[in-house]
Amino acid sequence: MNTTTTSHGPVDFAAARQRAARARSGARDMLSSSIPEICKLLGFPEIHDEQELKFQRRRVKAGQWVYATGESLEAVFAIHAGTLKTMLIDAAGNEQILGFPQKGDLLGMDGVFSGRHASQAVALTDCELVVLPFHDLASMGPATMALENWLYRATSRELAREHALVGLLGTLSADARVARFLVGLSERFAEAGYSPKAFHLCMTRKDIGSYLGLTLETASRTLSALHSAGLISVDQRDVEIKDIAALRSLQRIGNTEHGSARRNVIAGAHAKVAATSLHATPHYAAA
Amino acid sequence: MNTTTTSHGPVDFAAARQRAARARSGARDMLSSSIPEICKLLGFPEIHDEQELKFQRRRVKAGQWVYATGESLEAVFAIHAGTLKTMLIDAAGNEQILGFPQKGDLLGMDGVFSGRHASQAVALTDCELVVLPFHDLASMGPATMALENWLYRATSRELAREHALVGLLGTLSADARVARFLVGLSERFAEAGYSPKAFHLCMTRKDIGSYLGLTLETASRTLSALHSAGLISVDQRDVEIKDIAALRSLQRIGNTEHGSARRNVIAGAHAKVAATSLHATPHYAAA
DNA sequence: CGGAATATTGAGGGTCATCAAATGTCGTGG
DNA sequence: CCACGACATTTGATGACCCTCAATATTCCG
Repeated sequence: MNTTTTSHGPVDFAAARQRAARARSGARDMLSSSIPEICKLLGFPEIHDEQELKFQRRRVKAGQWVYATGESLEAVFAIHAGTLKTMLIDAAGNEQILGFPQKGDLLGMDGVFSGRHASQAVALTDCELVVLPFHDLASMGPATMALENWLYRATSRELAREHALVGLLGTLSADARVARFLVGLSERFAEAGYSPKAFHLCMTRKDIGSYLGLTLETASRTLSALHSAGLISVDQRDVEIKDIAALRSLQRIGNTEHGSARRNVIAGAHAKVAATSLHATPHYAAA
Repeated sequence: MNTTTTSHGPVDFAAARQRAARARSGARDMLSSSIPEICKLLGFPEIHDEQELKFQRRRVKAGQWVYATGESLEAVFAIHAGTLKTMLIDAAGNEQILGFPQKGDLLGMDGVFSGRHASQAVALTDCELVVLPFHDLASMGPATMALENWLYRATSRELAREHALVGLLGTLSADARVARFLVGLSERFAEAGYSPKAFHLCMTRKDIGSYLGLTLETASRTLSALHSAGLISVDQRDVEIKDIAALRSLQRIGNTEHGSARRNVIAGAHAKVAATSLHATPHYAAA
């Protein structure tokens, strides 16, 4: 069923992972971060720190949680390496994935108001987090006060991002959601200095589905469909993006469009696969 | 009650500035708020203000907008009276409603990071907003610095609320979404000192649908279904809640449950209407 | 009164959830 | 090393739920 996984673009995922591992271990001794380093990591303007304060790092192994809902908020975290997932767990035990924060993201700000964590954070890969003790920050000096201010501003950025997610869940079709997910991931990897074309999904289909408001089956099916359409190549969790432009055009097509409009997008962008467009539904052959 | 309908005329900035000028010059009408008043309004701990600073208010008529996406962020707003809607507008002109902020809510914090408004805010009723000039706040004195800090913390609260909305859109059935919407509205009205049992919807079915990730027809149908089921009474925009317990139980039933499970909830809570449960789909008669 | 916006209700079809089964992957222990 | 079980993924069949299109009713306002 699947076309050959990595035949077209010679992408060596194993090698990529090894490089990533070396990069991580190379930073093994850097168990603290200065304020300028943190600013660079989080995308803030540089703050000069005369005291040259250092913040500790915390390592979290894949599968471990960083904090759980309701826990007293002792600190927030700047992600220095690795990928996490944040989620809500309702009374029935159902998970709702809120996001997959990565390097350069801020973790835990949603609990600042109440003083207790409002969500749950679990490491999907081994992670390295910079611990920012929220209570003490304002009292440590002028540089930390400025940092605190920027942490707050970053919360505003998170809020804007969350708005985008709401828009995504509210109006887009399954194909558009998955396309947006992939494009977003690609951009995030590019920002973090990794390849935007080929990467490893460190989350399960279930997680992807929950994040996008879909079932795991639909997430899987849609990835397969994008594969057959030639826009991406998927083998388990390894993804290679083959046609980012087509993915981008898919992002905006909501399910409020006329029935098969979004199939036309695929067919138009990739005429060669028009006969078997998304989801192998050859209702018609686009001439 | 009131709600002069949304006549989406262009904003009269000149008039707004005139009103603001009046507020500055003469404090004889109730057009300003002290810091302790603002704290009480927003649910913050009281801040003592030796300078007894006053912040001007701004009146916005139903249908006018407060700010639009991309505008430079001059101030944020604390809602003193009235109801607004905040929304995103995508490239195709489609609206995505983000929320219906009311008395006690904070407006505009999503633009703080970038310095430009990330969304759009429109008054649904005549509103009275306290203008909090964000740039100058830190420099006006110790009390305003404390206030700024709490404004930031409130952003964290908004973030947590947004998370809840994501959960809502991701997994719940149309019935559950509308039920949650009504319960939330009821609680908000109770907090604001109004009746939690009977209230007026100041937004259209289209707005409700957009907010909940549904079409306006589905929103209308679901309200009608809740009416026939006896959980509420609806007449156009006037709503009376008749069985808040049943509504609460509906909130948690996602569309991931077995096909007709949520109908059982209705039937169970209101046996008398079991034969014609929600959406008049009498597939079976609950024993 | 009449036109525009809003709301209700109906019919029909598409998308995606559900149920089900097979395959692939990985860690553990025989 | 391979067998085994737990889990993740893929794929198929079915139909419920909700979106789309359409017509009508109601309200609001000039």
